[in-house]
Amino acid sequence: MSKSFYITTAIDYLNGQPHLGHAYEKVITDVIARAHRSFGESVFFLTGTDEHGQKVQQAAEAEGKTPQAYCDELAANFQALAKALNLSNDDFVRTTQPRHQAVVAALLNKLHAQGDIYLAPYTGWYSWKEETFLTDKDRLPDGTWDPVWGEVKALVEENWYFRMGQHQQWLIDYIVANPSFVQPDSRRNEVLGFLRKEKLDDLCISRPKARLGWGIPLPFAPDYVNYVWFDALTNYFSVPAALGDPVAGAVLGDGFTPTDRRTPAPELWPADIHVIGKDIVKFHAVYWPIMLHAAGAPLPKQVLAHGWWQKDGHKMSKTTGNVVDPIAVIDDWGIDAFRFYVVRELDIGPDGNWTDAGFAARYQAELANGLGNLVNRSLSMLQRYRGGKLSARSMELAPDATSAREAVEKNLRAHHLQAALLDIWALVTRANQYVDQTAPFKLAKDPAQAARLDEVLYNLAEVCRVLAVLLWPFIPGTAAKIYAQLGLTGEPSTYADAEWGRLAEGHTIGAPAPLFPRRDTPAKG
RNA sequence: CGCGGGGUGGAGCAGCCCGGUAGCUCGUCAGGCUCAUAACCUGAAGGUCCUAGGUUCAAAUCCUAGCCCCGCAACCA
Repeated sequence: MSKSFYITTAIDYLNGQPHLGHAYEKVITDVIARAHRSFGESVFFLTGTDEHGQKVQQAAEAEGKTPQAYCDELAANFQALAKALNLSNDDFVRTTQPRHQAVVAALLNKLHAQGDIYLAPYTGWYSWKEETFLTDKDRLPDGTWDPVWGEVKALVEENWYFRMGQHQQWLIDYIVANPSFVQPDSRRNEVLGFLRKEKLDDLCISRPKARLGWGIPLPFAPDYVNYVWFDALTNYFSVPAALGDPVAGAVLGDGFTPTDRRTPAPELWPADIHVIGKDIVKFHAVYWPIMLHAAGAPLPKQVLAHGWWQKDGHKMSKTTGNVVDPIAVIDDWGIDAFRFYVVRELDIGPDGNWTDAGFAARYQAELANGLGNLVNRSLSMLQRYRGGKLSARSMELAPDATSAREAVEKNLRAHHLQAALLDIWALVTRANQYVDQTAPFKLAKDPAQAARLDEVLYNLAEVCRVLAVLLWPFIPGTAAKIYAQLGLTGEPSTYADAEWGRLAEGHTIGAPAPLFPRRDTPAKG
């Protein structure tokens, strides 16, 4: 067995319901994962939830629940989202799972034994009411504390620190030497700028249990729990380790026993891509590589940061109510319309703008009138004129299909998902032009043109088949429908099948049906 | 001097990294077709590619300065 292509999303913090940002990140990750599967690679796609910390504990208390019960309910929503998005994830990690906690403990133990973790006093301003430390940035302009904090007093607290600062120059050198480690380049520049300008402090990784109970206990200091990023970031590593990954296992040493071993154990580490939002670039491009470097683990090959969505040109906010509920959109328009829109509208990197009118326009123009109508008219003519049976073969559209196939593959490998969709739609347009130019509906009226009609119908059916293969990473449900309407068994999930000419002479297709019904009532809002 | 993103025909975007006919969707106008989900195809009008300099044979694309808009620092990807 050889190493799999291992790709992850960020894990979602359980302090609210899933929203568009969560859904977007998962969809683009799924498209990349499916693309690599389609190329014939073994792929492991991980997503999950981040469940520890003060906010979860407080939210659970506010609802009168145990933190675990609270997390179980919310995590179920995120798992339901993954299903609704038709994700091809191979696992779903929750940081409250014992298999994850065991790896976090093992990693902390190793770093502690090496002397990379030390105890030191922390002095700060503490709000007893909100049970949190404040910094000078939390002060009001006049220097006083906002009354919401209640009584604020200086407090000294011992905590555990991870020796991060000493690796600053190493990390700068690493990022300079590996330009693809942080992508896109604008984010890479941001990280380098930060690293060169600011001094990197050691990272506080603990909270006293007396103050925060909801976390993974430090194995060498049971009065403390691990705090925040150390726990969360480790999920990418803990799942491979728990499943028996040999590289991860070697890092943790002989004392570690995988608690969720699969047979055969998948070979996952190092991860190929961490897909994340632009807000957490620093944690993934600074903290995480230093943690791994200190532990002697290979680094992930790439941190790929995407932008944020706005709604109608404004920041989405629960308070103003201009939010997009992905589940509601999926219920209304279907999962493939949702997947298509977010990938087509926004390339990975920049910020995007969701508009309901834009969604409806793309649905109508590109999915219904473009792709859907092409497949429907093509298969309807074959059904009507030839009883659904292919009576010839032809290479006429092969050059167009081949150049599309090559362009799409190139863009998929570079994670240019939006560009890949444009390539696919160029083929859709070409095929619609072909119908007009060859006019099979006229050929059908002239018995002398029967052979020509057979050729044209073959080209149309075959281009639909190729399109199904190219579309599969993006809109797998629709791709499968096209295959089914073509009377093909199996899934269009193998990129090599996009080669021209796989439909056999004599093959009989199934019944055509609209893929994306027109919606003549414009969406409100 | 906090950090970042953006300013391309009426609207929304791609192109910028690797300079060389300004492309896509919608909208408008005219024509064609009738297989198809009143879908499809063709053509036209419409752009000082924010501004000013610079580099170059050549700049939307590279460099410099400036103007404007928007995010982040506050539950959120």
